[in-house]
Amino acid sequence: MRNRPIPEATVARLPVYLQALLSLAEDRRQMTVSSDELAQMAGVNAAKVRKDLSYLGSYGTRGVGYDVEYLLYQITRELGLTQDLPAAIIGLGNLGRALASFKGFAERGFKISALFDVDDSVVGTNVGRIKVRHLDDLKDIVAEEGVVIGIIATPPAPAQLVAERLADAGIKSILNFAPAVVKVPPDVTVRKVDLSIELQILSFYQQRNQAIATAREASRRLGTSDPSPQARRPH
Amino acid sequence: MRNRPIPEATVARLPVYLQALLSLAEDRRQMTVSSDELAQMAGVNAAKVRKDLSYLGSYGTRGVGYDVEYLLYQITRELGLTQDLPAAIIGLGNLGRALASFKGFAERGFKISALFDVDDSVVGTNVGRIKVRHLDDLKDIVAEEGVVIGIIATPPAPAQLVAERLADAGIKSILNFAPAVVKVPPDVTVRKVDLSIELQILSFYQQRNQAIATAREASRRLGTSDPSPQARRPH
DNA sequence: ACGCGCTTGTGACCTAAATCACAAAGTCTG
DNA sequence: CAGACTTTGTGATTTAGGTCACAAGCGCGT
Ligand SMILES: NC(=O)c1ccc[n+]([C@@H]2O[C@H](COP(=O)([O-])OP(=O)(O)OC[C@H]3O[C@@H](n4cnc5c(N)ncnc54)[C@H](O)[C@@H]3O)[C@@H](O)[C@H]2O)c1
Ligand SMILES: NC(=O)c1ccc[n+]([C@@H]2O[C@H](COP(=O)([O-])OP(=O)(O)OC[C@H]3O[C@@H](n4cnc5c(N)ncnc54)[C@H](O)[C@@H]3O)[C@@H](O)[C@H]2O)c1
Repeated sequence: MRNRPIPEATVARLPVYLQALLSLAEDRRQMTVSSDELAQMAGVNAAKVRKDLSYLGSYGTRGVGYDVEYLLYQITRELGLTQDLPAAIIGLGNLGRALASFKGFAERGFKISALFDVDDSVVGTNVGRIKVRHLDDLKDIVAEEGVVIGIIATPPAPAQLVAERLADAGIKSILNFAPAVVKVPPDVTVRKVDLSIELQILSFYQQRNQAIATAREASRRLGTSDPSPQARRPH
Repeated sequence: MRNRPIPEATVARLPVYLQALLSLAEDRRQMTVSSDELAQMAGVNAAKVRKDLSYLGSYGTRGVGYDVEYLLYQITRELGLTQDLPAAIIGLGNLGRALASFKGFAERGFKISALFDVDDSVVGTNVGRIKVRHLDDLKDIVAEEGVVIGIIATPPAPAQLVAERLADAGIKSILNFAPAVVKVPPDVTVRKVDLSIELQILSFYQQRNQAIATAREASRRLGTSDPSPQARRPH
């Protein structure tokens, strides 16, 4: 099973297990954890946990479970979080500032090492400990600080340009908060986080469930049964 | 094809098409759009666009494409965005404030109608136009304002409690920014947005690609060819 | 040493989604 | 109005992922 490529879906869940393991490691009561417990904590099912972990290797002990510390280390290593990765934020508006002053990244393997904007009233000011630099200095400072992750928090319009600058500066990993699709060279990975999209998805299920409830209510009054048999839940 | 339940994956893409269509509708040059153009803009392939749209109905014209305005309306309707949905934010720290003062929600179908916190130095203050209320008043104010979406922006520890309060107040849709898995009754939908997880996923691919590049480099120097044949790209 | 209960690791199976590929239906041109 | 050209809509096929179910492995008690 080992050395098979790790499925994308599994990669996306490893951080969730990591989080769970961290909280177990904190209160030192539990040296070991079963796939079942971990599944509970991560909100998935136990078979999935076991299969996911089996891609990393046979780190469990039958009849016992997984050693918390050891598994923690293995996942950390697999995710490449053994040392803090330097990240840069581009665009220091509402969101960029919130991200920049967020203390939680450090304990999860990241370090905000540089900030960039183009607005003269922002460039040169400090946000937290770090001075905001002009976007034109991106390439130099990325090289200087060894930045490997770029976080786009500009308005949507300049997002494409910013992504290109990042790619040009040698950055291969981009997290994009702007509601815009950005195109990058094939060796660059972009992940998009769009809060409005998340809300719109919620809206869809909200409306659908409401429609189902309404239909059921109506049919109840009419004395018929089961108005729409496709009443499945999301997720 | 109509009246088949819309696949989850399709629902997640509809907002992306919506965004693309909005930008087309703005510059009024194009009355119509082909699946190919839309695919380009949304960053997916054309067949997927057509299949996705076909779940909504046959709104296209062969040889021509889709009418921008009409499609815009149909997607808006399908997502339940015909009127602004009232949302509440719980937890007005860095992130909560950024969200509360974000102007972009209105134009995407949402309205921040209430704010909640428990910290005495925050409760009673105004953020933007809205006064921050105490979490204990949640149920009343949710009923009063007709809030249907809850946005959790508290630290992870109280997230579960907040989710329960939201569910108790009758809210069926929750967007959770806290890095914690929350359990809710089966009729409530939760979506989680975890920035650290996104960064950790990027970290994984970053490291993997780097490892591949290093291996290739090593083998190049040694004069051998193709060190690891499983050099597939993420996504 | 041995059997019992617990838990992993994984093949087999099932479901959802992505992709392919092409007939059907339209536009446009001369 | 025929024929070339576009583009949709959708069955068929492939791929990825989720779930099931159980043999194999381990610890512990006796
Ligand atoms: N604030 C939120 O809560 C929120 C919520 C959802 C989505 N977003 C998205 O996140 C992004 C940022 O939101 P915001 O509220 O912080 O916006 P904002 O307008 O407050 O800040 C944008 C910042 O980007 C800077 N900027 C503009 N062009 C730039 C460029 N070419 N290079 C570098 N910097 C540039 C501006 O000077 C400004 O400081 C937007 O795309 C927005 O749609 C924000
Ligand atoms: N700030 C960021 O950029 C960022 C990035 C990633 C993740 N997050 C996550 O988002 C959440 C919020 O982050 P933040 O930086 O705004 O934190 P913060 O500490 O600045 O703010 C948290 C707010 O929640 C309030 N609060 C605490 N307990 C509460 C309760 N029981 N009910 C209501 N309100 C309560 C606090 O009074 C405070 O105002 C955290 O879980 C954090 O991990 C934030």
